[in-house]
Amino acid sequence: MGVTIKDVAREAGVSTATVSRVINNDNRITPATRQRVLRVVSRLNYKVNTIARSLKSKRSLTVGMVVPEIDNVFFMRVARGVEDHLGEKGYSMIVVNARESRLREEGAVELLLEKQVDGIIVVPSERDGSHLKMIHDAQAPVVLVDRLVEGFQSDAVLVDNEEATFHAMMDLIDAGRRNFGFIGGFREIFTAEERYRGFRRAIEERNVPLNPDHVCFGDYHMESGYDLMKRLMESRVPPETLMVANYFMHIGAIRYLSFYRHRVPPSLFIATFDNMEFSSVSGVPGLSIAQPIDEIGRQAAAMLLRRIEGDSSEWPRIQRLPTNIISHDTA
Amino acid sequence: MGVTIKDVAREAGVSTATVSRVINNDNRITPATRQRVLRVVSRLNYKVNTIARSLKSKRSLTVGMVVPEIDNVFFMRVARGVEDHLGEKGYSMIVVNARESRLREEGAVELLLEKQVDGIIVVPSERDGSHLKMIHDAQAPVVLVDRLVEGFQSDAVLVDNEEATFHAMMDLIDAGRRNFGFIGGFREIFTAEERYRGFRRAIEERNVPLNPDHVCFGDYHMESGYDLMKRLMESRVPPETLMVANYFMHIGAIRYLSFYRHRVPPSLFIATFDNMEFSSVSGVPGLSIAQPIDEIGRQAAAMLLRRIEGDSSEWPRIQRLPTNIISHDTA
DNA sequence: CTGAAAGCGCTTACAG
DNA sequence: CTGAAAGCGCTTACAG
Repeated sequence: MGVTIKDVAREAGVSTATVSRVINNDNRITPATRQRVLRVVSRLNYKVNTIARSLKSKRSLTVGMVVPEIDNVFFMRVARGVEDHLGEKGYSMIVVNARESRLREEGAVELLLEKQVDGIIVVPSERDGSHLKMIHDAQAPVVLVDRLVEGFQSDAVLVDNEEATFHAMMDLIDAGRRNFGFIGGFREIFTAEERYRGFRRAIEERNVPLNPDHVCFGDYHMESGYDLMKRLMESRVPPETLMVANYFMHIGAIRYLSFYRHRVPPSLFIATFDNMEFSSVSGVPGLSIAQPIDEIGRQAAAMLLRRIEGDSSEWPRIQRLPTNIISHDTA
Repeated sequence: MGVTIKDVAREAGVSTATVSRVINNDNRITPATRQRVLRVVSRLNYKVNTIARSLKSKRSLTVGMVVPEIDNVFFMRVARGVEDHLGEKGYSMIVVNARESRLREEGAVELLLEKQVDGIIVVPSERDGSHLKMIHDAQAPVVLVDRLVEGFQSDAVLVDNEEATFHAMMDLIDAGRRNFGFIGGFREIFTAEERYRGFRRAIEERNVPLNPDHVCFGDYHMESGYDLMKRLMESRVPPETLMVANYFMHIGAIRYLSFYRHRVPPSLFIATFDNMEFSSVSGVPGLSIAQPIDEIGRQAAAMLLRRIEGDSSEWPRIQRLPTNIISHDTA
């Protein structure tokens, strides 16, 4: 590459210390010298080497983020929120894809630690989080997002999945809806379990009948949403009020509907967790329990930066953000 | 943080040079010393500081990627391809969001350069790319993805949008389809222009009549796909064979269909660029011109690493990957 | 096969 | 206000 602080110093006839001070906006520098140095900086097109800077300052101004899937809109929306906030504060972000494996998640964290990131945001891939302890060992701040984890204490930002689902269900029940069905995620997934509990609790609270065959679990991906929707819709008495536990299973369900609309009971109503592009295109009435996705990311970033800056109050702090209900009518 | 190569050296009774050689798998080290060092490494839980390593070795083993939107599935699929390949080769990736602005793209590149990335992959936000020259100035390899740019020469990986669209159109025309419509992207967007040209060329080649009101342009986002679809479907004689120029506009179009299915001519057929989750749920017959999205990412990464490793043959190399046609029937 | 030593490009007490 | 100098944690010729 090339031009270093030394070159600038020589050209400007000052010491490297002075150049360093100028580029770091140290205020006890004569306007005159500052001008001179800056001119040379731009003439030589000098760019600071942040690697060298980090080695000295022990701060990389970089934050790591580990996600279970990198091409998942939900996680990337969170990442956008994170990046927005970090960008405002002069930090940047390394994203690593754990590909839904605890082992790769561990490798990702190790990599980030070796890269000397100042802190780590992780959306855990699996329920167990004991491997995350190495982040604490490295004394690096960490914030969990979307999911909590067993065997590992940490700050976290997420929503109250159980309460949100519970309240949506109560409203539906109290509005007179019956014949419920549930398309959930594997209960090993933290949010899937919470959402299922909310569903269940409302059913029990109001003592509403529930056909056990109408409760089924998939893997949070589109295909299983399709398959389970198919199974439910093709059962002898299909459910009429469906709670679908996440966005991707919901789009799988919509996909089924788009092919087999004639099989669908006219009274069908679909409630779903998450509200994104496709949440409203099912063509059947429904509602979405919307998470403040961007805000989750921003809050996680904000909390992490506070920890990085040394704030250690109220640890661990679990922040539950509010959801809200969006209803989808059809034309 | 803590334990450095010095601590390991002291504990193991060797020099730091030896420790360095062990952790870098230098082969001229006695198995005995190697063992001893390794034991101390794991006992002290030593982790290499890659910042220090990079400063010395002048290689960060990190690649930067600049995308126009970070929560865009298409770009993130490309990113997944990139990351997959990089991961295999021991590299990691910093993703920066240019938020569709040339200015922020420039800032992103500058940031990456300051972070001493070994190379940069950019999906350009805008048509002009003169600001990218600073990558060449910094002697860093760069690969463009998905779009070419004016005023900047570079390796690139993309598909032949014009040819792909042209051939799909020719097939449709030759299969007897008529009454065409086109929902395109702003022609300032590289791919939008190419796709429009392919459409146009087929129409002219076969001398097929085309109602100019049936050709319209939006911004590649869902909302404009919805709006344009609405406009077309509500025109006096709606088109019956539609070419939609990208995925997001297509989902906007599908959205319109899901609300106003009764307005849709029964003979409607929709061809679209890209094939992702939702490309097949329109409920009307159609086809997708599928780009090998992951492969685009992998190839871009591979080309970049080759350049990083010093291969400078056939520069600039524009690699056009093949597309293929997927047809969507309805049930 | 191993070590002493220089140096990567910065920052920052410490002096003055 | 500015500079000389040490040092961040590594790697790597150069010796031996």
